[in-house]
Amino acid sequence: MTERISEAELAVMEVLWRDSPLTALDVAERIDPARDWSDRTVKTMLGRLLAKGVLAHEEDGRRYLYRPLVARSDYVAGESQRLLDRLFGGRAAPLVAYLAEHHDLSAADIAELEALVRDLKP
Amino acid sequence: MTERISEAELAVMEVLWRDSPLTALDVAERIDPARDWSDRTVKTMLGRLLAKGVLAHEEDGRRYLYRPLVARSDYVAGESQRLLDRLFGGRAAPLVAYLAEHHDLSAADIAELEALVRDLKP
DNA sequence: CAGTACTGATTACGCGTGTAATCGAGAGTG
DNA sequence: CACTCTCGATTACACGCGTAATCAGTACTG
Repeated sequence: MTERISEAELAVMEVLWRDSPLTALDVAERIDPARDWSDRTVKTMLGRLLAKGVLAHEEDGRRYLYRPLVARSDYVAGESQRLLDRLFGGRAAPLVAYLAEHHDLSAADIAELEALVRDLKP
Repeated sequence: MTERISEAELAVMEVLWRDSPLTALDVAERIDPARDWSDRTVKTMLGRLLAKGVLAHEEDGRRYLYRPLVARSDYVAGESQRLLDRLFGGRAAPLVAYLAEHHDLSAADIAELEALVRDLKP
């Protein structure tokens, strides 16, 4: 049901996942400055996200306060699953193997993985 | 340098990664039937992939044979990295943790992970 | 009350994508 | 040689996205 969130829209969602509800201008102020967006652009994004049903807005005087309707974890789950399906036959283990091979994992990363695996084992 | 490969274009690349070089029609025949594409559509994809520099074609009489210029593993690496950057702060370990949490890994998966971790440890 | 300043809503516009159809040139057929 | 068949190349077209600008309504200011 929920439509896909585009790359640019994600920047807006990240702000609201971090802190909400916010007004349009508050969101605009917190957008990653590297994007160098006009307020207008942020408003467009908010409008589209509303249309997609992933944000809600409640009136606050003559402005709106926006809040996410989907949890970040749900979004992350969906996107991760898409990657798995597209590239790894839907299975997580090959992705992990791949990451292990291609990402120089730090000692801390490896320790974390080790703990994970230990917990996974019955 | 190499431009992004779109979702639909990926279907064509998958065919050529599996077996190449192939003619346009051979590719069309092997495209996932679920897509239900016309030959024309496949030709369009081949043209765009050529333009993007991810395919090469060599003449074979009056038709072309197409072959990939980028390895599947390179593509997988790029896409995986994109996901990591967008959603996991660029670090692999949190993604693995996430996968471990949300994907019921089979006993075989876990054994594989265990072996992986064992190899990772110095 | 007339003008100005904000705010959300509507519209714009070029580019990539998905999905083809059409055009043009060469190969084969009668 | 005239016609047809087959390829690749070119063109089409609607929709989503990135990036705004403009419009319209309400609140404040003098």
